[in-house]
Amino acid sequence: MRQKEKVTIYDISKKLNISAATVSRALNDSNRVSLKTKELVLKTAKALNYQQNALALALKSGRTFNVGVVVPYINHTFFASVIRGIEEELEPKGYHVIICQSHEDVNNEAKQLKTLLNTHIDGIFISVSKTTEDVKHIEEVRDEGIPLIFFDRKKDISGVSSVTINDYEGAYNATTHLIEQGYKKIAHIGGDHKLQIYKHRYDGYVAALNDHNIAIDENLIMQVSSTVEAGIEAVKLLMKRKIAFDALFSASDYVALGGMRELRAHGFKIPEDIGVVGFSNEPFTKYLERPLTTVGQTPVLMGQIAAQVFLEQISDVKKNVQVEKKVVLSPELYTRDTSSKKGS
Amino acid sequence: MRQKEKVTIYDISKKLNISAATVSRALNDSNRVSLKTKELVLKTAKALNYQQNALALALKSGRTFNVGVVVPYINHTFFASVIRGIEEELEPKGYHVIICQSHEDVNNEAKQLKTLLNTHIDGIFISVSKTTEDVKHIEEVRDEGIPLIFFDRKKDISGVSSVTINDYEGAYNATTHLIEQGYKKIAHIGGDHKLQIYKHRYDGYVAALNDHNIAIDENLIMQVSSTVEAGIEAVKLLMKRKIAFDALFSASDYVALGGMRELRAHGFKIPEDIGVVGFSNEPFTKYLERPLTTVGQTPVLMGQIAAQVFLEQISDVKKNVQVEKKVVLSPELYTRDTSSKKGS
DNA sequence: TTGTACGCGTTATCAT
DNA sequence: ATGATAACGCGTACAA
Repeated sequence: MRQKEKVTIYDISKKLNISAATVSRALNDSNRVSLKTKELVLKTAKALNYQQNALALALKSGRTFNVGVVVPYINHTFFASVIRGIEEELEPKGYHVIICQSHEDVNNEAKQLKTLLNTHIDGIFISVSKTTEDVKHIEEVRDEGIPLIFFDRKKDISGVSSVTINDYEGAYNATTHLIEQGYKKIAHIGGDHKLQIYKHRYDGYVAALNDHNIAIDENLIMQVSSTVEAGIEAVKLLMKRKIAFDALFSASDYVALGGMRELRAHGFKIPEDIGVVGFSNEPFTKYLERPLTTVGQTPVLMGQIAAQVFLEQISDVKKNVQVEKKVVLSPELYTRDTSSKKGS
Repeated sequence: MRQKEKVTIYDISKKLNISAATVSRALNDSNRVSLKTKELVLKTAKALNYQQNALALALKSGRTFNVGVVVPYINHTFFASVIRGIEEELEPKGYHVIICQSHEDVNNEAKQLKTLLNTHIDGIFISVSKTTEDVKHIEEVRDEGIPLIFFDRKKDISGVSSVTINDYEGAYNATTHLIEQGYKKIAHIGGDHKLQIYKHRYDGYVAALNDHNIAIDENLIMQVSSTVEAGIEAVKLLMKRKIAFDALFSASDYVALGGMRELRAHGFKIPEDIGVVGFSNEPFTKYLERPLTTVGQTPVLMGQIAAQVFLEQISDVKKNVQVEKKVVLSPELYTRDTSSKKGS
């Protein structure tokens, strides 16, 4: 089956014996067309089922009304929710969201950015991959003059806006909560400090211990990737070190899940023997046999705000001002079963 | 900051004092250009950092090398994995994947399809929403001559290819497994039969019971949505009916998770008192305190095959043949803790 | 082998 | 208020 041939403004102009220019003006609701012809054009456009050719418009105007979002993985609830927030905010304005995955690989990330630029998107939202150290590919986007917004995982690049959450605060509150519950020796399985979010969570953890006069034990601190398997391995290693601890603050719900599994395998009861707090409030955490205490991040809101920043930015571009806006959201601790020392 | 101005084939042509046409031919490796000028063009193109304008090309050729994927939700591991499979297969061929969510809403689905058509994609992959009954919007895509491929959740529409898994077989095997483990009274919390997958899973469940001479009890069969909350509610209802059962086959891992939670709340032990089998092999199922027996679906493979079907299809279009290919994959049962009557 | 000219569908500019 | 024309960047049929 061959493509159905599209109707253009020329078809309308021929039918009405007017010029294509007039049709264009009428369709764009210009005030330089008589009301009569305007109505006529609109009517026949509808009758012929006219659809504006977005490609031609984009070629002409330079705007595609597409924006790109680059995330490590789309199947993480957190990222999916941020995307949802962006969509909610931008769809009413006529924008379409193109979603790309970096799979935590810088090369992939660079490639996706290149493809997006080539697709002539109007803006890019990005949460950088774990392996992103060199940021040349990101600066290139900025230098092209494409509005660029970091969310959650950012790099410090001048001229780029960002929307993040206060990871420090989230970690501080989570750790303090464990201390207040009576746990004394708190391990921290975090993520790679190359990502600011994990560094900040580590800092929050350390600050909370300091503020409560608890000594930091480097043997109880690890950096692993955000997977269930990594959580299992981390606890195995902790066990091998034979350094007792009675609580675990993880920078990832997945790691916490794996960690709890391994702790139970060693005969520990949660939360009686060992308290556990995760990070992200992934949906499954709420429905575990022992619901997991975790730090929630309002990802939908993050997406909405990122989108708003984008919209501001493109209006600023017109004014030839360059802004660099930094929004930081507050996290919230969800206190559930795994962190109350006396059991629940 | 204003957009950096792009270099075009005209810039190259001016620099080399040749026509733009020759540049175009050289860049497209036509054999109607001398080797010398070809090399020259390629060199200066690289020097000027020339990037082909995808928009202009698309306007001219009618092909964008973009394909659209419409799924209910991107944060379901199953759909995310299918998308991964499509990407893997299509990216090497130069295609870019645009991901859309219907949020299980037919109107949204129709809107997304319309937007995709307007973006001039080269093909569409779709897993229909739960609320999709009227398929006019899908037939419209087909009638536009855009290659269209269903995956997992399909509708019977002539001229549309599909890649699905054998849900009947998966359910039959899961139910048979429970029977062989010694469970006698097996409840089934399925999904809305408007979706073929859930109807087929129901059919497989019924067939397995029949083949083992177990009577069907309609009171033990429900249709709910695929969420943890729905699983909780469903088991609550089952309890209220006061009809004993010793196993639960759910058409969704999320429902199984909620169901188990509620069963435990009523004092039942899993799997000793009640055996449970889910469907989809979501990642979390493996790491629960009691790992969940579930039916796995090879979603990445499904995506790869769907992409291959698409590639075949576009080559067939050239030959003006219309094909309708139906691929059915086999599911696999992952036997874990929640279905062994004696405990593990 | 290379150049000229046109068209893809739209909007903006300049006339009328 | 409307029309003619150029331009966005590219590929290609036709001419040279």
